[in-house]
Amino acid sequence: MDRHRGDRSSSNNNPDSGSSGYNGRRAPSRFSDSHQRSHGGGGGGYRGGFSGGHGDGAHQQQQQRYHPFNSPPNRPFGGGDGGGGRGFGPVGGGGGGGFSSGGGGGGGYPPPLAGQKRGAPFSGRGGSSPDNIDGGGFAKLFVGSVPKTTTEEDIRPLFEEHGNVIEVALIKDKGTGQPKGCCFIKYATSEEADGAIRALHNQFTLPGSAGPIQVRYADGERERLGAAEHKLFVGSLNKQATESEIEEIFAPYGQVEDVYIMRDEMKYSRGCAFVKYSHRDMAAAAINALNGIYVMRGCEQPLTVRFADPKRPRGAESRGGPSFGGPGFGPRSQGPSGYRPPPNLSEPPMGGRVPPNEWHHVSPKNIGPPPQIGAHGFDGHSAARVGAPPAPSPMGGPLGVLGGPTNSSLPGSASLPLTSLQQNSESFMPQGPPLGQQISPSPKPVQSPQNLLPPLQLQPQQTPISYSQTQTSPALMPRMGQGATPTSTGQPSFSQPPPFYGFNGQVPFSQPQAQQGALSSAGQLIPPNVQRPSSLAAASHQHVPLPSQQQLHPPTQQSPTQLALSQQTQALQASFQSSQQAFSQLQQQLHQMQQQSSQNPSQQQNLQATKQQSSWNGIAAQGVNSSPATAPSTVMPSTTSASAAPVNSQTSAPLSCNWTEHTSPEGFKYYYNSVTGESRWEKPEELTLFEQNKQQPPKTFLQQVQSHTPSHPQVLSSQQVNQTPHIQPQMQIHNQQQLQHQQPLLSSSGLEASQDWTWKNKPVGT
DNA sequence: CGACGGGACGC
DNA sequence: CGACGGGACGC
Repeated sequence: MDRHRGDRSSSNNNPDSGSSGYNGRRAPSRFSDSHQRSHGGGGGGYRGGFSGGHGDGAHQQQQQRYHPFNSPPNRPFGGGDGGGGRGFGPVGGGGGGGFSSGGGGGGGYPPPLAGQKRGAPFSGRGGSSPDNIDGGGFAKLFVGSVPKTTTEEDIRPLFEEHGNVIEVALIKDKGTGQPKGCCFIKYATSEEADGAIRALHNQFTLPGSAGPIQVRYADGERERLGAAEHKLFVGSLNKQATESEIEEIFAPYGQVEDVYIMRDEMKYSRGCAFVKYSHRDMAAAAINALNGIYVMRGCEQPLTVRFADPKRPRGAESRGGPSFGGPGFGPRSQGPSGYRPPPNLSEPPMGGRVPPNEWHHVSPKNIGPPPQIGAHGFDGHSAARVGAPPAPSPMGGPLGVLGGPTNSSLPGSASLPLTSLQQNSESFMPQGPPLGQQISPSPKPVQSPQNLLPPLQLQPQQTPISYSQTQTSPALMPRMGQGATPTSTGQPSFSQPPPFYGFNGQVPFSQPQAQQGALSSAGQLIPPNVQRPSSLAAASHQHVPLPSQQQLHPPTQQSPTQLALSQQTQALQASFQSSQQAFSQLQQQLHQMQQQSSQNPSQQQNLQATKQQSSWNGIAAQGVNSSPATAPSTVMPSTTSASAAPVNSQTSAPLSCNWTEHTSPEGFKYYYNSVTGESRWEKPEELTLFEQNKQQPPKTFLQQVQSHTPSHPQVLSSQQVNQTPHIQPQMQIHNQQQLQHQQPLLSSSGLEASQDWTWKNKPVGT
């Protein structure tokens, strides 16, 4: 697991890590502002800052910055530069800020209150806050090296250039009333704060100061924001569950950055945990898909999944919003109907306080009307996303995908290959329960110690929702998950394994293709950082969630351009995720098949490894270096030998390649290595070879899968790029449908296999 | 029905 | 190199 890597890992300048992340980050060349700071700030600073403006023309940016100073304090922050300079280019330079909001926001936010100096706690900010809102609803920066003579009017304009400043607090000694030489600046979003840090830290010297201002998050702010942002509270966990197991459950919805199980003094699990994702959308998708639905093995209740309360509820933020205290929390039940748009959301612009609330609203399980998309521009997004997706039953059908994706996620997942299983099982074998039981117990325990935890699974009932109607069959997943002790929950329905699986190697092409299509497209578009292979790949097993609508249509608000970009990006991400999920399903199938063919445990593991790789690779495009943790070679007994070989060896023609081609928002192609995280503008040889290789006719299922992905990337990518987000969903749908229809097969025997699979999975990835 | 760790922003 | 003010939700 890669816990901790996310944000923090990103280095210094990028506070933004999580969110804006990708732009700047992996880009090969990111501009460095080193030169700017080079001058050694010292005295008088060249910046001369605002005072004289003499600065050197060389530093354009700087000049802009100090403009404000020159001008009277109030000068509405002009926006000046903002936009231009920093484009959101993925790469480039400015990248830094990320287009997500902040910077870009530049243009975006209305400078409503420019003149207003204090007072308004919330200035307008309207549009600027896309989804940030992080945690407390604002992001507080500490600013040091502020001369005692500095006034708010002096400092506010500087920060307003990077976002709406909600508040400027010059700190004075309580006793003496003397300025302490520092202040706090609040922005509504972490993106704005990130941009300000990047642009101002060590970059300006206020008049009368000996050195440049120091701009960083206030103590505890990072943690606070981080927590709020993408963190979920998960209750009703099996107390035996490990972090890995929990991660697997959540991985299908996005990159899981951290899993923290709450333990008592004795280190025993308290049955609840915190799961952090790299992006909020992922968290929202997980809520929709799992809350109240997914039942871990050995548990009687479904998981409770909701956005975590901010760690430090008190303090400032609590009041701002309904925060948790409100309605939402009721533990379980939640209003089903719940979805109501939070008050705040409704009013985009200023809303009452910050929109921090997103989470609360969220809680309700699947409720939510399908928000259609972007419609909500502003804050709505948050609410919309979360709540919206699910509408399960009603949605059914194709819509389900879009509208009710969430559901789909659960059962919906079935749409993929799994579906077929279900169908089989249902139609053919009504026996449900028995099998389930059988399955789990026998094989697995043996296999790995890991087993301590049973695989989690969905229970059918729980998911009453609906997935059923749509094509997807609910049962599938559960079955798989079920491993041992199926009975308890007892849903007979799916428990049974499909009578026959038949897969012997042949898999309909269609599936692979379809999926791949999705994958490939996704892969390209998706931003590099979106995910890491490891966790995701590993995770997919149990239920494969489809991407939720939410993801598809993120409502983030920003300047038009940004908006478009962001939407695309999100859409892409979503598609990517979905594709991954789909992929995982395929893998599962494969797995089953393989197992059937050979019921060798050892092989299975290999298989898993293979799968994971493949899946991951698939996304990326088959990785060369794939490091098959486990030996891939043996893989696929029945399937075809062929596949196996390729997987491992990449000697001449790599079957897999970790490099994938992507298109930056600007339209430039770049290459990203999913394994190493490396990105480059030039096309890596491995990829070239890989592509050549793929040209070959597909022999086995695996091969097909693998091959496809890479094969038509360009086409897809271009389409996606051009197309609007909306389109994407459709595409996905089609794919899914195809899959479902076409795939009748699958192996029934697979049940066992699947279980094994479940058990085993985790470790491999690692 | 359970609510917050470890490591951690830079010079 | 400085670290939290002022004013303030809405049941």
